[in-house]
Amino acid sequence: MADTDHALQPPARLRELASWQANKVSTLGARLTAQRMPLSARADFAVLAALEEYGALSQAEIGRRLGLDRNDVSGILTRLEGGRQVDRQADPANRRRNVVTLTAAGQQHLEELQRHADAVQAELLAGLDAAERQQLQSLLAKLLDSHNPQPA
Amino acid sequence: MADTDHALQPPARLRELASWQANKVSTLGARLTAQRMPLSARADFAVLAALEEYGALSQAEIGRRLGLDRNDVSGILTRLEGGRQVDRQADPANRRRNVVTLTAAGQQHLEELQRHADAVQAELLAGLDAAERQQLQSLLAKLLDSHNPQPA
DNA sequence: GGCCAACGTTGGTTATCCCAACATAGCAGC
DNA sequence: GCTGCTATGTTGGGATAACCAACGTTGGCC
Repeated sequence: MADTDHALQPPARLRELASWQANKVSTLGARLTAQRMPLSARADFAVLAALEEYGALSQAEIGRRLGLDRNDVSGILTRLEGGRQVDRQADPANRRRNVVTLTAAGQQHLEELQRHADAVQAELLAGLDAAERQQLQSLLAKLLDSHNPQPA
Repeated sequence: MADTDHALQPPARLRELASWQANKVSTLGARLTAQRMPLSARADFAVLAALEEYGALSQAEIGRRLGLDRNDVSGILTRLEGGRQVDRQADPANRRRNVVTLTAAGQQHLEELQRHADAVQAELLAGLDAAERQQLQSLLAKLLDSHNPQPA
């Protein structure tokens, strides 16, 4: 009912804040995601996707590409390594670093997670038409690019 | 340097996900906010703003308007009540409910938090021009409106 | 009066983001 | 070669938000 829809509106001071709006969209995305897979799989997906696109990476570089704290990267890789989805080895050329690579099982899991991600995206953006989706994502990308990620 | 800027790009599979983009924008907003005030003040701001705009509200209604879990609302109000920024009393008409009202100190704190929020917003959106900001917020609002908040 | 729903509280978990400190390794400058 | 600095990864932790379950009280309906 229109009346009840209106009654539940947040205050204008919040509606005008892009950070609040983005947070709510993010929370919606998380809620839709949780219906399909454990929430921790989002971090897994990010790491697996980076390895697929860029090939072997150091942990530090994974962190820089994904905007993640390096000890969070360490924990994510421990989990993925335990599930045989990545392999990590000390870099012989520079023993401060680990080289992380995607395994075949990891690639398969990435494809499965991508299907979930696509379903979430479709449901999340269902209220926008194709041009609006394109425009929203383009503006979000522009905003993010204007704040370059800092190395961890 | 352009070369290093390009090198730090996240993978395409992430860049295409609006929920990932929204999460990153939200995290940026949090980071900028943390430079100005404790992060918990964001929740305070939301509650104070709702009370200012809609007058006395029950805890349940605060939760519905802000998309918050009702035991999180309880905790936030405990903190605000302790700081004398809100007042809460059992509703004589329906003793299942508390009626929550904004105090003068709460109104003052709201104004102070609004100044911080404005500064964060300006910095967050600095990379977009006025038309782009308007458009981004309009699209985010449309997306959010298409997913009506569920009562807690 | 029994049942169901609403409201608020208490007690908790999970995930993300962030900070600090430490050990090891690599490199440049002297 | 020694020193100082930076890079990398790990261990250990805290803060915040979002979420879940159970309980007690209250109100309304049949």
